[in-house]
Amino acid sequence: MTAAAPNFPCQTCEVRDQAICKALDDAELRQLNKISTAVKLDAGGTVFYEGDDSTYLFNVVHGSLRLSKLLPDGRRQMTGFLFAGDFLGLSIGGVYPYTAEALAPSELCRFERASLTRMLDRFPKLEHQLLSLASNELAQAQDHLMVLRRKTATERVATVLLKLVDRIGKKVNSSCALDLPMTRSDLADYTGLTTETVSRTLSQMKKEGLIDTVGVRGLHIPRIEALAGYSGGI
Amino acid sequence: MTAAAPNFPCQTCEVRDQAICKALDDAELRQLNKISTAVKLDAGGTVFYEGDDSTYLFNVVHGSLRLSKLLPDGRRQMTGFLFAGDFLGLSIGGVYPYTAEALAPSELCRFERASLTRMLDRFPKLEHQLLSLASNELAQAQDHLMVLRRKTATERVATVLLKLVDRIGKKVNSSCALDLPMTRSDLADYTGLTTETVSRTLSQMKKEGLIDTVGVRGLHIPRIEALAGYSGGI
DNA sequence: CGTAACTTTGAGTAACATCAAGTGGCGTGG
DNA sequence: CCACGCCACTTGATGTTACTCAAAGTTACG
Repeated sequence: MTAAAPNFPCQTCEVRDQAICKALDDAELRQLNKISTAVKLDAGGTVFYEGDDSTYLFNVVHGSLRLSKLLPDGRRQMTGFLFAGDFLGLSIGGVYPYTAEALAPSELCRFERASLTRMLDRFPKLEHQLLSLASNELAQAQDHLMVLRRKTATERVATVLLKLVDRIGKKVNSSCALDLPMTRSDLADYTGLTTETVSRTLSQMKKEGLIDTVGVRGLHIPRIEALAGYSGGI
Repeated sequence: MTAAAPNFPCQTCEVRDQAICKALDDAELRQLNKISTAVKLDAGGTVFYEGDDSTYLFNVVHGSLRLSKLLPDGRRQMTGFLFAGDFLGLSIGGVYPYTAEALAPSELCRFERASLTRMLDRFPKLEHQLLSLASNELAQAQDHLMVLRRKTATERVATVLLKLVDRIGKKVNSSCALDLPMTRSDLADYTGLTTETVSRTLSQMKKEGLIDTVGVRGLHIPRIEALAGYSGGI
């Protein structure tokens, strides 16, 4: 937070080496810094709604978000969870294709679309980076398709747990501690199941010794490979 | 196929104004032409397999493709159908994330990845175009998520039919003729149903006067809005 | 400490899958 | 030209998974 001289906020950012910024050197980062604004959100806060004009793009600096879409009749499908380092806001036809909300208190780095577009012209590396991010997001969405339709309830829950372990788990050898930032209902909307089925599935996994619960949000996975054996691959 | 002078193949391409090429003017297109190769495929032919090194990128000039992924145990999920003007080959980690096969005799325009990347550096417009294509593909994948998990069998089938009408239907006012390039089994893999359920659903729709069949592959939809009413939105 | 939101558990059911015939179209070879 | 066989498709009977509805148990928080 030192104001003057050669230092500037982006330089000390905790996701400096994960987010799109990693494509840039310090001098370039300084330029990017000028067009970015820090945004803080409480748990449950909305970043933007599906259908809003996509005026801004964001980087997740800290915390966790959920992305979801609604059918006209109110049915909800989550399309993803986002954590530190993730990018969001790519749009189609100028509007956001999903709603983004904070699951926990979060901090985002906000760019005005127009300004960022100008940056893209100046730093092609940044556009390359964005393209590869988009490709990645696409691959994730397609993997998720598999989860949603070609897997049983147990496989779906195992799959999402493994994904969360990767992003926010604290691994020790092959065991892992996990602090879920989302509700059972979020997990249900993500896996395409109901809260009841998610709950039943977790209970069953607990009974079989695949997982241990610590309160409602805490999770301990004694042997990750064992859980992976139930995930049906991918 | 005139070799010399101001003419060149790309100029007369049937998808000149739909594919990524539309970002380029004639002079630039001439450059792109130099790195592109025409590829013809028979029905059932494979463009590439999931996991192959992604050496090439493609534009669909003519025909129809199906994209699919496999789970380790052999379960298959289609991630999309592609038609004239569509782009394919964006990869993650250097390998194709899905298998692409021709449903009908098709013609593709092939670019070597390395050459295309060099073109991207020279024509930023092209990279913009690619990014927006990727965003689009992403949005489609996310829409498909909704179809797969939050919809009933009837809604799923109605949704895919409407999508096909948009891409390859011959509309006359609010009625439409459709020549399906894919089998029931492809539709099943795409909607996450079984062939039997797809077949039953189509029979039911026929009984209710929502559709008419002309042989097995031919379809006539007397009132598109009526079908749309069964699609559950999106 | 009480209320509201979330979670778990149970019983019954609906929707779709699975298994099993049977039909129809099309190309091949006699 | 017809018979045969193959493949895709259709239809029916049965089975299973996860949903729905209902209620009780927990947790978070004012």
